[in-house]
Amino acid sequence: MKNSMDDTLSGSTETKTLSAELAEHLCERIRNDRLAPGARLGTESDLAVQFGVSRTVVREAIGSLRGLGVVTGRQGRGLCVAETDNFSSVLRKALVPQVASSSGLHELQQLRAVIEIGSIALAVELITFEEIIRLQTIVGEMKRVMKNIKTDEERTSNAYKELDCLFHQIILAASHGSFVKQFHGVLLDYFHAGEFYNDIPCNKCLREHEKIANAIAERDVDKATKYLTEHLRPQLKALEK
Amino acid sequence: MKNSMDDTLSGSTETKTLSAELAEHLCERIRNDRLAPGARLGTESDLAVQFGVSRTVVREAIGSLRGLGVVTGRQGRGLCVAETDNFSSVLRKALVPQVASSSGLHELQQLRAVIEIGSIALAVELITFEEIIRLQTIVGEMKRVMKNIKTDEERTSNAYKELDCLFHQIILAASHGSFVKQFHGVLLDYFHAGEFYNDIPCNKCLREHEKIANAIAERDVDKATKYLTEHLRPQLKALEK
DNA sequence: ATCATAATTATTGTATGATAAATTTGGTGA
DNA sequence: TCACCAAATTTATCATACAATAATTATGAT
Repeated sequence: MKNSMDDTLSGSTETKTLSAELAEHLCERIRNDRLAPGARLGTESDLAVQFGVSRTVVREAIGSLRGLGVVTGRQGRGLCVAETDNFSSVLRKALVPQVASSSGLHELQQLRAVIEIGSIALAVELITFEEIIRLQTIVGEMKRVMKNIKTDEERTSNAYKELDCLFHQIILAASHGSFVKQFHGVLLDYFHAGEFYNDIPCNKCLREHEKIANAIAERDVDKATKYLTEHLRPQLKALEK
Repeated sequence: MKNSMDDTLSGSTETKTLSAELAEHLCERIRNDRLAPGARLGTESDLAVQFGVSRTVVREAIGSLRGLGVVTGRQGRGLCVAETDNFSSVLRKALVPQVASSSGLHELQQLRAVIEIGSIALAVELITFEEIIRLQTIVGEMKRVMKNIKTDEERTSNAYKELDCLFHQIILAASHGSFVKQFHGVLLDYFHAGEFYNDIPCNKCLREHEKIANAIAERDVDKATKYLTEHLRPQLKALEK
């Protein structure tokens, strides 16, 4: 416990607030000391005296880190490093300001497309027979839905979008990276909820989905990559001007 | 202003704390109302009376959102939706618990590889001549550094790692997606700082870099994708068992 | 002695009030 | 109109108190 703990937080830039500085400091400590999830961080009062600030400041810093999914604390227990679950909810919040602007939305779309294209090789390799069947079932459903497009525009469009999301999610899930999958899930969520990009149900898209599904079924990495890249081309493209 | 503002936050689950609930609520409001960065959110006192809680709770909620880069506030001004810059620092913090476990580190590596592979097509298309020159310069530097590997193991390894990061960063930068680039930057940072994966300076890696750089210089998307995928193969691979 | 239960303590969650510092706003004079 | 000063806002921090909940200890029965 001889940790030279008279850090008065006067180390670095003075511009920021005490709480922000403390949050930064605690984050660095966790990172440098390689504190694993579950590791104790002492109590709020401890930290308050250690850093020579009031408990208010400590609580604000901790609140910030709590929001970031870095620490948790329960009454009577004290503080500890948070588990790595529910990263999704953190990311979902952190992206909120991004989706306000059209350029931000485009950036997210681009990231989503990049992640899916980057995963396709692995997905083709690891995908199971069941998942292949599901992909083809979805394509079949899409065809069926497309027929009703004139009679019930609205619902058809929603159903199609739903299927579209499911299609891409299955591909990502097949790549067996829980983090990659979570990440993609959040992005797809925004993609689905917001009206920012309408992959309008059209025969062209349908054919593309079909070709992708078939390429995956044949476990042909090159073809799958090629067709997927084509399919995601409009989202991948850099922001013009 | 007829916003039916007697939200007493008693809407949903009662398990969470008031501050967490309020943070969630505010986040949703920003998202649903499409509030752009810079939009005013009123003062802490306003929110306190609106939601029927003390200013303490409001400050804690705001502190959390501030940490997530969703809102900012300055003395005398009030609160507003945050700008979308410095997303990097948010992500950097949010990933801290992830890097504590080896599985988490692997997941991050995987995500990084996925992003780079997903970006390579775009990068090849958009990369400038200057950037191509820089890539080739880096490969040349790597060759030079490799010769000293026996005389000064430690420093050689660091220099090589530095060059390796730079190499990959240039590729990402060429894809012209600021979000994608920022994202990759943070991941590469962890990749670089942590000792979790040593791309040991070896002739095999060097050749791979060279082949990638040449393929990019020739603007051959397929070859570049192929060589890059090979190069990142060990990091891309799913966690065994 | 052991185990279940009650009492106590530790710790976070919330509230209130006060002061300091930074920013905006409004006014006043040249 | 412009520069400058004063007042009002508003966040940042502090101190204190109390409630709620989890952990720890003490107690008592068997």
